[in-house]
Amino acid sequence: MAGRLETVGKRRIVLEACTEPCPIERGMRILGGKWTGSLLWHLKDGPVRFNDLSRMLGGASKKMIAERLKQLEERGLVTRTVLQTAPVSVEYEITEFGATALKFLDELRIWSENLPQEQLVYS
Amino acid sequence: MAGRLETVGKRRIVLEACTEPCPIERGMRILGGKWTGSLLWHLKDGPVRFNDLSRMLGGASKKMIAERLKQLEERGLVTRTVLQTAPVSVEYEITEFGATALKFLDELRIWSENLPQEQLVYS
DNA sequence: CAATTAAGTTACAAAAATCAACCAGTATAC
DNA sequence: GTATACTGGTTGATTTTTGTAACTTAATTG
Repeated sequence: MAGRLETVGKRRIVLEACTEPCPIERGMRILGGKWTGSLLWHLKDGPVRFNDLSRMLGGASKKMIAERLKQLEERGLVTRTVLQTAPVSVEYEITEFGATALKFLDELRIWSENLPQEQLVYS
Repeated sequence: MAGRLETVGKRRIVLEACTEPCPIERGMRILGGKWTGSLLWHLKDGPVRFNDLSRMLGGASKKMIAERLKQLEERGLVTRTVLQTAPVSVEYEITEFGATALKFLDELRIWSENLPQEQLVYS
């Protein structure tokens, strides 16, 4: 899975080269986009409206939020529902499939919450 | 942790707004860079040399690999050792701290390996 | 009447990622 | 002997992503 190396004569070859994107890379391309993880995470307790997400993610622009939500919707991790209020509001909800990513996100949360002091610089 | 919302009159406010980067975002800024997860993952079984990593990650340019490794080294997830061979070779090894991220990466691997067919499009 | 809310979009600027070529010095295949 | 591959990167140009701030339309609040 991780790719094995071998030396044939003086030539080095990769035996199990990551068949293009390896599982880690493949997952990261879906969940690793900027703000993607946070968005999904903030939807874990139930539907949230666009501007509320925007408020909760303090730091992300509406543009990014809109783009990421569009992607998440396309990929079936999130659903978008227009509510007939005045003015109309839009609710985003995590799908069953989207929820399967929560376990991994929770593992990330645990890791991040236990970072040593000196790592907090990179926030 | 995920940020709570409340409506005061007609005004909506966020009670526990993500204190700037929430744990998910904080973690993603360390592990979520492109190729970062893969690099760490490929180091899980022992030290690997620069060009071998490059071969294993098929798709990432040397520039990206060099940059990501530099970052990982700065942040203490990886060590860099120059071997006095001819020509000199450089070995990268995951640190004890770096290894703490492997649990999370493994969770991602599991998730990615169980993606439904239609998700494979995004690879 | 002026301000605020809803959920975005637009145009532009800045930052990050990708690509291909190149460097040096050594060893190997032909 | 010469062309090639190997080592671990660096360089510069280009493309893609992100970020910023302003704007939209229609309705409500004070």
